[in-house]
Amino acid sequence: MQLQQLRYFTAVADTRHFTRAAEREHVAQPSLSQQIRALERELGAELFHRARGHITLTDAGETLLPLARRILADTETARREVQEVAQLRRGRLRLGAPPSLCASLVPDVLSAFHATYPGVDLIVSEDGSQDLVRALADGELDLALIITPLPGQAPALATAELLREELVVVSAPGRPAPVAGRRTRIRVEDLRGRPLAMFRRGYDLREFTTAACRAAGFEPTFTVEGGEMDAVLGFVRAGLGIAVVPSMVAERSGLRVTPFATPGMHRVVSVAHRGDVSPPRAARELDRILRAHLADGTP
Amino acid sequence: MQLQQLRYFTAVADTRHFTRAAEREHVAQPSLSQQIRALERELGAELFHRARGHITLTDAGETLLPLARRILADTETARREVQEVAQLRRGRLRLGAPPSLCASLVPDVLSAFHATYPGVDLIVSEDGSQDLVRALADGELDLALIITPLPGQAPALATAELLREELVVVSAPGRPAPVAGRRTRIRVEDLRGRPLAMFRRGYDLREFTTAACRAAGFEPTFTVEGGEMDAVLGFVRAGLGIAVVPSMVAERSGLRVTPFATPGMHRVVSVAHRGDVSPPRAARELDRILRAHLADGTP
DNA sequence: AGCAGCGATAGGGACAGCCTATGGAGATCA
DNA sequence: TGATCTCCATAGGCTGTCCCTATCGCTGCT
Repeated sequence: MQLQQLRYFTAVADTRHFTRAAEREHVAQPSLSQQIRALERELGAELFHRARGHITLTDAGETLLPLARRILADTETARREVQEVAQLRRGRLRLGAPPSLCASLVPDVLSAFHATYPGVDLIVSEDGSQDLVRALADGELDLALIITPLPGQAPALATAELLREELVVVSAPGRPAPVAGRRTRIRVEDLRGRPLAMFRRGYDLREFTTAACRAAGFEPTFTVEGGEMDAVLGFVRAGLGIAVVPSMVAERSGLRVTPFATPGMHRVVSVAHRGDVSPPRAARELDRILRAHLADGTP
Repeated sequence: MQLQQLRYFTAVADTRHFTRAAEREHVAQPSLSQQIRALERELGAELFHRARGHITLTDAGETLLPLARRILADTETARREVQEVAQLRRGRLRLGAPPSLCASLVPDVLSAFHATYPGVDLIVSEDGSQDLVRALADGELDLALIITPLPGQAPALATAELLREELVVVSAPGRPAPVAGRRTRIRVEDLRGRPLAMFRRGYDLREFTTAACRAAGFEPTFTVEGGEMDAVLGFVRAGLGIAVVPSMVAERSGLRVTPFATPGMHRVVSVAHRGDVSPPRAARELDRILRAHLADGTP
């Protein structure tokens, strides 16, 4: 049994005419007759009463017709659905990103992606890089933005550097600046003993900041800790302390921004996906939009 | 898109292995790879992530899989259903017959048919020959038993003589015999003035009997008329009159049977179906059983 | 009787699908 | 590190199948 044969069969059933059915199917009449014969032979039953000028379905033909129609309709559906998914008219994209990026880069990029591919469902997992890496490896995510380098060895991931993010100190505008005198830049050592508003455990920024302080020989001082990005910015705004955040976040916070002294503080954001399989088209497309967005917004 | 390709596709999806899928489908591995490639090319989307030793479905593949399974299942269903209908394991047979035959021959034959083909639904239309002929031509019946010759010209029917039925007179056992003296046979003329129990209009027997009386030069006398076969036999049993019925019916009625004098009264029963199309297999099979039953029961 | 319409049949050509042989990239192990 | 194995992709040849044109046979109409 072949789909072509079912198509010919329904054409004859519709037109009640071999010649006209052949025309409809853009095939010579003998070819169509032959295929119908082949189908009948395979099924072991005549499908049509071949009376002169009066082709009608046999019992077997009547039985086959609805199933043939359904099968053909399903093939059309299959073709369409696959192409819709392939062309990103439908689908799903599971993106992981650390909270700091979810508060800055991610919304803009996802907005652009959604404008281009409104049929694709977007699912964002906001988590620390290590958890994101695990989720990627477990197939729970299609793509993740992570902070590199990772402490341990990544389990079969493909990562590509995306951007170098500058870290800055934010403080409340009405309060004394975090550095005295004419200086407009801060050093890590200046954080010693300064009250910091700190993110909850799991934030890459928390690990990064404490690691930097320890490298400078002291343990950072927290006045309040445990909140998400917005909460920490709120703490700073309320004068509870200062905080180290990416410049991208700092710029849109409305807080006083103090960059670090040369060479500054940086962290590298990379795009990661499973290394053993190529990511879904939606993921590749998001990656493209990400890079376009960065190339466009930062020159 | 071809059914074979969908089969190969599901085989790979099931086994997550091209080589093993090829074995399962009894085909060389390159042939299967080629067909998958062809399917992917036609759909414009990769269906599998081809990672070493780790074949997984892409989004497009995940989308296609359930539809492919359904299509393949439908083809199997189609194959099975058509063959069941063709082999009379299922189906429908619409038989028309005049009431006199429905009271005698038809139940036995349908019983035999049903014993052989229990899956075939039997639908009986009990009606006069002329109505049956019309129903046949309109495609409402597959097969009909009719009394021949028909008065008018049959509209494109194929008829084949089935049996010659002898007509006899039935009367109530406790009543005087319809013929006096030593005679055991009756003539049509003897019906003149005799009270007859007569069938409702539409019965072939009614037309046949009145026609015979008229041919003998008199109009028959009805004491009661209008019932079906059983009712008429009941009237006779109750002594309301005598009746002309086929011998086959008379024999099982328990009434006194008086045959007609030589050459007797006969009518011819034929099997009819549409002449422009061959009847369904169920109808041909019933015809066979009919003839077998008659050859078996009357020697 | 002749003609037109329609489906079946015959015969030949092109192409598709299948085969075997082989290539090439990882994984495994000595 | 090199040898081997596994597994999928590619190449080339062959066969079967599908489609084509030409034609036949039958039926119904003029």
